[in-house]
Amino acid sequence: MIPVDKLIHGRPYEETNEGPRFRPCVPNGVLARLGDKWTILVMSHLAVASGHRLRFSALKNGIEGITQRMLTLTVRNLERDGLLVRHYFPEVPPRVEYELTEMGASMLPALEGFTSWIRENWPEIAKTRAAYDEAQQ
Amino acid sequence: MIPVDKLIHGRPYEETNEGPRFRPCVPNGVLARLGDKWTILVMSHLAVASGHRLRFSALKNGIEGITQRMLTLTVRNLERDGLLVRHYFPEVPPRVEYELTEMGASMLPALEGFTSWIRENWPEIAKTRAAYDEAQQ
DNA sequence: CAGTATCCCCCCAGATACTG
DNA sequence: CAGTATCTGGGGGGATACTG
Repeated sequence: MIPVDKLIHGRPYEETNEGPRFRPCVPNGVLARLGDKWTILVMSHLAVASGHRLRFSALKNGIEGITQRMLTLTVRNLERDGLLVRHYFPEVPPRVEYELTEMGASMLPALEGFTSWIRENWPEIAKTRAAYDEAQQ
Repeated sequence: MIPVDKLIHGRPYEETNEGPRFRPCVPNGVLARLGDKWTILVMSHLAVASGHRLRFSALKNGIEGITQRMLTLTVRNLERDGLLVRHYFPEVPPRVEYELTEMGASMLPALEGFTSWIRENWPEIAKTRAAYDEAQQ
């Protein structure tokens, strides 16, 4: 009998006297990665590129303000997670292309669902923020 | 004639000689907030609470490892964005309850869509990471 | 062209102490 | 009980210079 975590909305938790206690778990880490400064922009670019594929310079030129260093780190992390693959062509000068994997592409609908909620609700969020900040000072 | 941003997947961009250039925009900021260390855990707790409503101590006791300071900051930010409301009862000792707003509750399906994708794909992500790290050293 | 390699700064989160 | 106030360390991210 293998012990199985109890789940609420798919999230593991333990029972306590004062109710369920969630344990920090996977979704946070992945969401935090995707929510970082550049990852969504890289994914968006690849999402609309033909063949879900772009070279390094195209990403760099296409994303306003990103530095070479941060783009490198961002695509490395995405590659590490298996969301994209790196194609290296040993020419001179070298050429590198990044392409969404099947898993990377499978993430797009969920991402789109989330971002569309944000876009729909952004006006109200902005309004609420303004009112909140107004009330503070 | 009001100029309207061109959009790809709802995201504003500008045309350049080398293709579309996305501008950093709203979804990143909101996604970054939601993806931070504690926000999803707070939202999850309220999501399953009766009346989508819990008091400060219940959240604190229910979320393993969160400090008083970080819980305060997290609920403040959520309140500022209009995703929850703070109910203050001037008793002694004081009592404070946090409740999801209609907008806050409306976010749950999108969030669930995303986290379920993560849970489904987590095994492969973990496997890919392990293989990647293996290949590095 | 597509990266490393450094340096550095700022800010976030944790720890701790105090309060209405 | 539900917060603030303050200090501190570590890490993320920018700037810059160098390289196969």
